[in-house]
Amino acid sequence: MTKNSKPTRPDSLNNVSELSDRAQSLLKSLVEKYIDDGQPVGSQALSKNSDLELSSASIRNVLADLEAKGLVQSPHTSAGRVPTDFGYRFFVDSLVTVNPVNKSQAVDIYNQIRMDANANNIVASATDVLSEITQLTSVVMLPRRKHTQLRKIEFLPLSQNRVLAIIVVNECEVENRILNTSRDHSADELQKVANYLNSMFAGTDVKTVRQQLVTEMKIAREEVNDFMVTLVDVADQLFPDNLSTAELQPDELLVAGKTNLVSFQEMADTEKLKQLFEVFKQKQTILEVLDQCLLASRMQIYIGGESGRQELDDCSIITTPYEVDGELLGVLGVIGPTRMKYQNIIPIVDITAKILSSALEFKK
Amino acid sequence: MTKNSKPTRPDSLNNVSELSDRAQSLLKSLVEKYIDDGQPVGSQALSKNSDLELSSASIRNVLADLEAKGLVQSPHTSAGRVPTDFGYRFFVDSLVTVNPVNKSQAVDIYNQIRMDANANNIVASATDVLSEITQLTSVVMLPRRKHTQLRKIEFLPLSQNRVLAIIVVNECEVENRILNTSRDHSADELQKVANYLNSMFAGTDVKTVRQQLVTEMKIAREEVNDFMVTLVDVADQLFPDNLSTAELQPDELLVAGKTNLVSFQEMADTEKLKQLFEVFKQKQTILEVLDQCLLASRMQIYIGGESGRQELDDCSIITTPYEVDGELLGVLGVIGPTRMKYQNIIPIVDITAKILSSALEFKK
DNA sequence: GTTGAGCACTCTCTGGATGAGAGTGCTAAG
DNA sequence: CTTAGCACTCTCATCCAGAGAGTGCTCAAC
Repeated sequence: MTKNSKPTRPDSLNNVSELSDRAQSLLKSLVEKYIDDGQPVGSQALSKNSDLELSSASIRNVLADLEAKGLVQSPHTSAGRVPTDFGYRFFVDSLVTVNPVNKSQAVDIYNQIRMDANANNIVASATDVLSEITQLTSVVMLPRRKHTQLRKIEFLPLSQNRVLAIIVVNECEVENRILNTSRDHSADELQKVANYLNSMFAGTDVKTVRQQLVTEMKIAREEVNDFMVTLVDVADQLFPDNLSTAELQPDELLVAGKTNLVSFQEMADTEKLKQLFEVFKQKQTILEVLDQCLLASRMQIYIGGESGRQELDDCSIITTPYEVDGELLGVLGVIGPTRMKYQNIIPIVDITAKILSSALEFKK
Repeated sequence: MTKNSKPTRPDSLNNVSELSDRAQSLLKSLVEKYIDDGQPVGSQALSKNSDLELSSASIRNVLADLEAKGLVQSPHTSAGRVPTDFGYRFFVDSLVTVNPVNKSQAVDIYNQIRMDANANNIVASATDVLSEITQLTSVVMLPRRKHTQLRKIEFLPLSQNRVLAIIVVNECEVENRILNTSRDHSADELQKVANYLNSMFAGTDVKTVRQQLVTEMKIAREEVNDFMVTLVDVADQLFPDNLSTAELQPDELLVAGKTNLVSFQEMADTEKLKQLFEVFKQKQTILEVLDQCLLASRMQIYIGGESGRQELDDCSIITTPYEVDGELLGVLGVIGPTRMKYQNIIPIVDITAKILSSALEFKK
């Protein structure tokens, strides 16, 4: 399991490397116990729980150290200790022993991902599966398509000036669109147009079809006839010229399992839940975080405030990119409370991304 | 706005018809005020609020009556009154003055419904719009298709034994499926099969294609060749023989805006929210309720316990069927707390169903 | 110097007591 | 029939005390 370096980090980082084995072991026990119970962990509990045979008094000394280093804190004097964001970070980077995904679970994930003629649907189903298994909220940034190769185009006349266009792009993604035409076109006319487009533009990038079409038409200017009218009519709607490639599509984000968050005690405050749901609705914040992961090209973990978004302060985000043929397509991940089972979640996110990648590849 | 008769009703129904004008007017004010504030309404508040010029003492007398008839109740001695389910029922049936949807709002709804080549997508987008406008959770039962007429079929060879099938059914609904074939088929072979299927079965109900295919093949038994192999190979997957028409598809339910429920004070209890989300996940309960509405063929309103599902006791459900060409296709509606703005929600559900119906019709 | 028992201290949480506030039902007079 | 007046009831916020949990510190033992 690969870990990652972090954007921001307390100054105390250097001190941490000096942590004694005992302190590390205790921190690990503490974090694991806290993740299990959600209750601040006291010295007595640790003395019973940890493998080290130490009295609570000795443990208290170590805990005071850990607190001084900013790895744990106590909500108040008479409560136990709770990991800080920084404590979780150290845990995830250096202490955690991940539970490897067993084979049957992996097969399970694979089987639950619904194969479909449309890549987006496959990704969407992977999102569902991930949220179902982790019982967290899962998010996916959909492929930004740089190249959309036209493969085949077909028309089907409907009633009254309406034409159904079926467009196959890339390997086998099908898109269906209804076109409103300026006048009725016969099946025959449409067939001719389809034949023309297929022969001329199969294999061309969709974005450039329009330009090439204009060029072609200048050459063949003489024959202004029904065929041309139909062609222009149809092509205008299929290949608009205002395709701005840079703009961030708001539809690029998929979210599944939002309602899973309701089960967490840290979300008992309805106001917090509401805020979080609002973040998912706005999409922008999440997209920015996912974008960072895409840039990093490998698993990223944002713990609590590390994402730099105040709304996500109590959440951790585990993301990892998925790819086809070595090309990064998008990012998939989960969002849950900072107190999540990193041991289990990290490998599940990892394997799901791999399975998704292979599913997308296989589809070809 | 049409109202509807109810499944269960308290015995006190008859008494209600004897309600004085004053009592009715006060009940109306009370329900409206409670819907606005969510606070139990006292006699003083009512005396200031209602159009009737009455002292709080007089109003107390009337309220005692209403309580005796089971229309209102007080949470405790020193709180005001709150409508009972039965009180809401009477309000909705006889007292409410609905706020008609203004034209611009209707146009707005119409514009937000995304046109698409697939009817299900249109319905899904209507669901989104409805939840967005009402700020409630909206649900839709998708069309149960009795007849699925094959219109056109087309194949596209992919790599290695995989074929993309594009099937147009009914008016213009496109479905894409990837088939795993027993061996590689050439584009030519596939074209022939497509031509054959199109010429033989265009206009036929998909469910009967298989049977007819068997019959046809018996007649043309002599020519067992590549063509036949391809045909059988492909048709087997496209038209399986185990289409049981009766079974309830779990995918028939769409839900949008679940997270809107978080905003309601009656859902402040996280446990309740969780339960409710569970109901949406199970789907079965909601589907049963929607089914009742489909049977009734017109707007149905279930208030609180009227739905007969304990999990929905604090919720009201407003549903109405949508249709194309007079044929009922499915049911659309909203679910929210019993204390919802019936005045506004009822007409919005109504108009959305109408707009959806016309959108589906127009698509043809 | 590391360990751990002992102890005073601090803080939260719970339950009971108290008083203010809101709304009621009843009575009696207009 | 209406309504002012009043005693009554119940909730809610506040306060207080005691129990419980966990800490830091000290000091003796190894």
